[in-house]
Formats: sequence, C-alpha cells, structure tokens
Amino acid sequence: MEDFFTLRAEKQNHIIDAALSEFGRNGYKKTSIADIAKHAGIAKGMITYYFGSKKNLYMYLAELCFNTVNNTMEERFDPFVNDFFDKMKMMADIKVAAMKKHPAVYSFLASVYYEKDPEVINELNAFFEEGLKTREKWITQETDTSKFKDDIDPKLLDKFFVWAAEGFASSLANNNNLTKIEEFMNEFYTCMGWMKKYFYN
Amino acid sequence: MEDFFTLRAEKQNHIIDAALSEFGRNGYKKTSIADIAKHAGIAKGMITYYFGSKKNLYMYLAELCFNTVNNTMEERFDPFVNDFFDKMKMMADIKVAAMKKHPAVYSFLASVYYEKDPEVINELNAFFEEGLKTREKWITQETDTSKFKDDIDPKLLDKFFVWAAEGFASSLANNNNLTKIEEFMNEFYTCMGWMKKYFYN
Amino acid sequence: MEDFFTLRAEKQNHIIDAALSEFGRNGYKKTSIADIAKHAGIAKGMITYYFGSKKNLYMYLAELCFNTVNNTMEERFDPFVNDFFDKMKMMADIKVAAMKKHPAVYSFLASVYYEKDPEVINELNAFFEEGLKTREKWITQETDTSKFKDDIDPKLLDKFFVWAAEGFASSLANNNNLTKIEEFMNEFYTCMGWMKKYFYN
Amino acid sequence: MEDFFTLRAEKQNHIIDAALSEFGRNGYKKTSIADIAKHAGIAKGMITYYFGSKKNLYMYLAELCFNTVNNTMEERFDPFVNDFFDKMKMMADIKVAAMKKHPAVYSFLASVYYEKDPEVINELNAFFEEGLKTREKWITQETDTSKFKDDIDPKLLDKFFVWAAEGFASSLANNNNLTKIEEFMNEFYTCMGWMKKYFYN
DNA sequence: AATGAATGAGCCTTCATTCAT
DNA sequence: GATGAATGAAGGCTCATTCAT
Repeated sequence: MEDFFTLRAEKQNHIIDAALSEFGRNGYKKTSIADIAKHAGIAKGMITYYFGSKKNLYMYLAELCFNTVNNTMEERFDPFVNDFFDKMKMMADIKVAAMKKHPAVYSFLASVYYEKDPEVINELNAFFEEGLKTREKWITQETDTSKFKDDIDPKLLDKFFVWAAEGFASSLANNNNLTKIEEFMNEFYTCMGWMKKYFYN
Repeated sequence: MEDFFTLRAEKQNHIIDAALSEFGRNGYKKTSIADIAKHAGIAKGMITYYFGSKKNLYMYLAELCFNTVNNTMEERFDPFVNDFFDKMKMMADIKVAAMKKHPAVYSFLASVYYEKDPEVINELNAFFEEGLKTREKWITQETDTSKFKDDIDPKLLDKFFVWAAEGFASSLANNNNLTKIEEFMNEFYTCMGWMKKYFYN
Repeated sequence: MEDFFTLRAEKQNHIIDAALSEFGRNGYKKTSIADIAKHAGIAKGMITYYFGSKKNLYMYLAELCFNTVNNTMEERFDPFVNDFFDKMKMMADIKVAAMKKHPAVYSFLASVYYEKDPEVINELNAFFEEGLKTREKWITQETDTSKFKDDIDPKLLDKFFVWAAEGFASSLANNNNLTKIEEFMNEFYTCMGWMKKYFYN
Repeated sequence: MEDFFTLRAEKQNHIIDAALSEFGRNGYKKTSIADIAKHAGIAKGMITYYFGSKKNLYMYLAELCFNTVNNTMEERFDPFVNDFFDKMKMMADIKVAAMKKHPAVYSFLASVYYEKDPEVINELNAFFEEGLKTREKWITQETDTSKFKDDIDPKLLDKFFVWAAEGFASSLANNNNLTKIEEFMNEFYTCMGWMKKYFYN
C-alpha cells in the first residue's frame, strides 16, 4: 500500500472518493473492482496493485472514515459546552456538518453499518465498538449531570440517544434523502428539547 | 411454488429456516443458492424447483416474515391498553416474543432492513412503507394523548421512538446477541418510564 | 419401449403428437422432456420410462415419420401415371395431402432436416439417404422418358427437382405459413409446366 | 466488442473461425461458450469479455457472414453480364468462390438458415429478408428478359432457382462435403443450360 | 404403471486476481 | 509504474435422468 501513498494527494483522494461512493451505493459484494477503477479513472489492475485486494481496500476505507469522523470531532469539539443536551446537539451538528462536507464518507459509513459480508464483518465490528467507546468518552467528559432529576440516569439516557441516532441515521440513509436532513434534525432536537425541559429539576 | 407447499410442514420449516438464517447472515447477494441448499440438506436444484428463483425465494421470505410479525401483533394486541407508553411497551413486548419464537425471522428481518441490492430493494421498500402505515394505525387507534403536557407532540414523540426502536433492533442484530435482549429491553423501558412520568401533566 | 406399445392407440398417438410438435417447434436440444410430458398430459418420468431417453424418443419419432411418408406414398401412388412431370406432380400432391393430414409429422420432419445436434445427426443422415433412394425408386420405376429431347437427362433433371423441392419445403417451414401452400404449389407446378412443354420433343 | 478488434487479425480470425465452425456444426443452443473457447485456444471468460454474450457473438458472426457474401458479390459482380442465365451462373460462381475461401463462413451460414432458437430467430429473419431483397436487386438490374418465350415469367423462374439453390446448398451443407461441389455445380449448370436453350425463342 | 420430487452435471455470465507488455 | 487482457472459480438457473412412493 505504500505505493498508493506516493501518489499525489489529489489522485489519492480521487481514488478514495470513487471507492467510497461505489461501496456506499452498492455494498461490499456488489461493488466490483472494475466499477471503482472506472469511476477513479485508473486501470483495473491498479486497485489490486495499490491495496492488495478488494477486502484490504474496504478495510482501509473503513479505518479512514472512522478516523475522519473522530478527527472532525476532535477539531470542532467545544470543551466549554457542559450541558448534556447541548453537548449532544453540538456533536450531532458536527457530524452533520462533516457529513455535508464529505458525503462519500458518510454514505460509505452508512453502508458499512449494514454490511454483513462475513469476509469483513469481524473487523468492522471492532471499529464499531471502538467508535462507541470514543463517543462515550466525549459525552461523559466534564458533562454536568447534576441538573437531572434524581431518578434519571444520564448514561442510560445517552444509550437511548445512541439508539435513536442510529435509527435516525439509517432512515436518512435508506431514503437517500439528505435534503430532508434539516427538517429531521429539527424534529430530533425538538424531542431533545422536551427532555431538557422536563428531565431537569 | 405450490410444490413447496405440499412438503410436510417440518421440511418446509427446515428449508425456510435455512434460507432465513443464510440470508440473515450474509445478505441477498452474498448468499448462494448452494449455501441454502446445503444448510437445508437438499439438492441445489430444489431451491429453484420450489421457488423459481433466488429472488422469488427472498421475496417470499420477506412477505412471510412481515406477515408473521403482523399476525402475532394482531393476535396478541390488547385493545384496552390506551396509554401511549403502555401501548408502545405492549407492542415491543409482542415483537420481542415473536422474535424469540422465530429467531431466524428476526435475523432475516434485521438484514432485510439494510439490504441495498438493486434487484430487491424496490419491493422491500414497499413492504417497509406498508409496515410503517400498519404501525401508525396500531399506535394511533384509540390512544389517549390527553395526558401529555401541552407542548409535547405525541406523533413526533412516536417518530422518535421508531428511530430508537430501529437503532435498538439493529444493535441487537449486529451483535447477533439475543441473550442480552431482556437487559436491553429493560433499559429501553426505563427510559420510557421517565417520559411517562415527566411528559404527562 | 414395449411398455409404450401396450398403451391404447389413442394415448400413444397423443404422446407422439405432443412430442412431434414440440420437437418440430423448437428442435432437439431446446425441447425439454418436461415440455413434451406437459403437452401429452402425462408424468415427466413416463417419457424416459417409455422411451429410455430423449434421444431414443427422437429417433423413434424420426423413423415413424419416415415410415408414415413412405406408407402414404405406397398407398396412394398411382402406377398408371408414367409421365415424368405428371408423376412428380402426383408425388408432390401426395406429400402435401399427407402433410395436411398429419401436420405434426411434417413440422417434425422439417425440423429433423435442419437438426445438427451431434447426438442424433448420424442416425438421421442414414434416414435421409434411405429416403432419397426410395424416392429414386418411385421416380424411375416405369417412367416414360422417351419424350424428352435428346440432350436432356431425366435423372439429372430429377435431382434438380429434389433440390428445388427441398428449398421450397424449407421456405414453407421457415415461414410457418402453410396457408400459402396452395399458391406456392401452383407456382411450382407452373415452372414444371414450362419444362413439360419445352423439354419434350 | 472493441477489445476484440484490437487483437491482431490472425487471432481474431482464429476465434471467428472457431466460433463459426462450432456454431455451424452444432447450432446456436447446443454450442457452448466453453466449446468455442477451447477450439479457439483461449480462456472461457474471453468470449464474454470480447463479445458481451453468446447471442452477441452469434449475431456478430451472422452479420459478418452476410457482409462477406455481399462484399464478395459487390467486388466481383460483372455488370456487363445481362443474360438471365449467365448472370445467375456468375452469381453462383461468386458465391462458391467466397465459400471456398471461407469454408467456416459457409457452414455457419448453412446452419443459420435452419436455426430455430427463439433467442435469435427474429434477428436472423431480418437478415434473410434483406438478403433476398439484395439478391433481387442484383438479378433484376439490367437483365435482358426479352429472349424468353412468351409464356415464361422470369420472376417466377428466378423464384424456382432460389428454391433449387437453397436445396442445393443445404444438401452440400448436410453432407459436410465441399469436395463434391464442382461436380454438383456442373450438374446445376447443365440444368440451367437446358433452360437457356429451350426457354428462349 | 404412474408420478413428480430429487439429483447433479452443465450452461452462461460475472469478477477478483494475475501477469505479459 | 501502469495497463487491461487473460484466467478460472463461482453463481444462478435448466433439465435429462433416477427413484421412492
């Protein structure tokens, strides 16, 4: 794979974008190396040459995408937001902003999430678990939970939000409809608003 | 497909289970007819003989599963439960019960939800939309929403729950871990409990 | 095959007709045993049971058809027609009459003529050569060739007519258009008329 | 198919010959891509790679063959031959010459004529009809028919010759016996000679 | 005798991977 | 480095033949 990294960045990105969007559109098995090569405007053989195998390419992209998300989060995360719901909203906003900036990354990630191919699933699950841990770190860190009513467990509430966000994301992905995203986000935030209003003392 | 239905029920179920679990594990494209036949303990040609084509089999299974869920719902739905949250819990309980009874159905349905193969996606989406409508019918019917605080919109709250349930279900599916289901369900219900307590007047 | 012959004639004919017309329509390879069985209204297994194999059935039919033609010829052949052209016309008329009476036989024969499947071609060619010999016997026998102009060789002329008849028959077969047969026959006979008129002294 | 055309001519011809002779020998359905590839000495996958599909290859060959015949005709056709029979002989001679140069073309064309496979028959019929029209054009053009006796219709006579030529050709094809062609041609021409002699004033 | 379910070889086609140029 | 022709394994599907009932 070192040969790939000696390409100039522009070309690397071109190839990566082609691969991300093809895999994102059709999933692992249905995406052919020929498709990717054609969209990237390079010879079919180069994909194998650069990445060794289709599976390697896929795993490389997965890692790249998870890192992209984490890096974006790290860059834009505002440590002074300490309220649970505000922080959750901030993180969602960051994700959405990143998603708009790198649509291929997100379409790939959405498809990765549903991927079931036995050839790749185990390695993917490792990424997901790591992702959840990272998220928990962000959420927990310096968050003021003292305002919650006594019987409400913020960690559990966060888990609920993760579920909701996942379902939310998958409904977006399934509709292939990023245009409705603002509308959906507002609905999501409205629900959060109720909780902020009524779950605090 | 009539040939298939003349088999004794035991054998039919054996084949259906094999197909459900293979498709559930590997998705449409990656599951081969040979795989299914081997797991079902029948000759390769019989799958086509019974179902006409791989796609036909898949769509038959999808319909079967949706019907299984709907029928279970219809059988066990208690019309005297009118509270929003109680009803939601009841429906979740029914689904979980159905899922436990037919684990393969569940793993198949989870995979169906993520299926992207162009050969089947359109027909699947039709099922999903119908499923959402059916659900709305169940939820809306004779549900007492008068107890909610003024600014809370039950329809939107329901949408949020659909997202959460979806995310919840997919996290179960991805872990292939139905053993944790009780624990997860309780967590889910706990969150619902908070809402029931604080979103009502 | 003796089992087949113990069936009552009606049923035998039914099966034979179904096989003739299916083979006639689609050729050897494209015709499936299942097709024939369905058209004959019997179980698939019976075809193999009666005839041993698809190829056996085919060869049996071929023999049957050649015999049918020969027998019809033998029955209706008028030994008092001694003129070369009149005899040729008579034989053509007999064939056409037979064709109309047993359309399946003729559609099969037409297809047999084009069959190239290596599995059957050798045996078929034997039939054809025998057919040509038989024809020559009919034509030559007691035919008055004294009226021909000196330089005309009736045997060679007959060969020419066999070619023309073959081409004629195949154009009929290809058009699947037995309705035009009268019209075409008249054209054929008109040409013969010229020869009768100008090739005689 | 452009990939195919970039091969060096020798290899193209090798593949074309293999395909022509396999199809010619066994017909469309019975000829397998594997057979052709083996005879051409290339990998199975290359046939599809070059031609897209078996049907495409077949139709390409059909077109190629018709064009070969037409081009040869166009090249060698002598416009100063105006006598009906001389012209017919000339055209037959040209065809035979083309046939000898490309024996595979001829065996393929003969088989194409009998092809019944529904997958290809319609397109083939289009070729045949075009072929007949082209032939009529050649035959009619500037042909002197004034010499015929009054009751002889040259158009009908031509039709008769088309039939005879077809039957003649198919008897050659069925015998796989191009060695006898000279002998047969002479017989054919002898018959034509009689007509030329006795059908003219 | 009769049925048609079952088997498995063979077909066309796709495609990851290799390798000569 | 780059190309894409070449290979061959696999996949879905068809169907002659077999065989339990």
